Amino acid sequence: LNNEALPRSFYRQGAIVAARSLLNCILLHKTEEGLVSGRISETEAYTPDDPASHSYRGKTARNATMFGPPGHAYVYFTYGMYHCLNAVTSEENDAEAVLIRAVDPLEGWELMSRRRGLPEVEIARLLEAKAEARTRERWGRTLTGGPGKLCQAYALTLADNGLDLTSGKGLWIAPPAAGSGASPYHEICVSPRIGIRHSMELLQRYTLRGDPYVSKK
DNA sequence: ATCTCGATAGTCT
DNA sequence: GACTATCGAGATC
Repeated sequence: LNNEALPRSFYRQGAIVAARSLLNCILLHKTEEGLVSGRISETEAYTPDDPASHSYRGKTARNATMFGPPGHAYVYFTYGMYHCLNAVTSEENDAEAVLIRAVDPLEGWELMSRRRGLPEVEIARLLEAKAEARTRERWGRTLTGGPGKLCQAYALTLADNGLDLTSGKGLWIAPPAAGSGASPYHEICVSPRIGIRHSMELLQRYTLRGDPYVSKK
């Protein structure tokens, strides 16, 4: 498994291209608690000419990271309770970003379950039944099947806003796994983004055909 | 499976 | 004062 961070050049592609390229890449976060990782399964693209983008109305304290250099994490707080993780995917001041909406959990199931607040007895039961594909898929969606859930499972907060994703330590994104661990999903599906107004106007949500690790059908 | 609704607080008008 | 790049519970089919 090549867990080296994607280079800065990857993040210069713009949100539309990068959102597609990020599918099947591996999101990793290492803390004192341990390592968690997952295969990116759902993304959305946001560009400054789009009224739904935080960067549409110009730079503010909240969205400043989006206006910064490529390859950094833009983390924001929303609905009074949740955080969302984006990757900045444009040159300084261009303010394009990709929202990471879901991953397929790879490493750190127990840690993610604990951070998500699952009861210990439930965690023990799930670890027992992990061999069953059905259980694993459902549990996976519970852990990281949505942008808010994913940040909770990864323990990402505003403290992580602005982190450099190309350092290969702490928080980073690696290329898709190759060989036996490679993803079986390849065909990219396009759909309306979630939770925004006029969602039908721009189809900039990206998933992989057949991939069960998504936030919504 | 699909829906409606409440929680909760930062941001912007 | 309104809105929000969300989630889970509870109701209903």
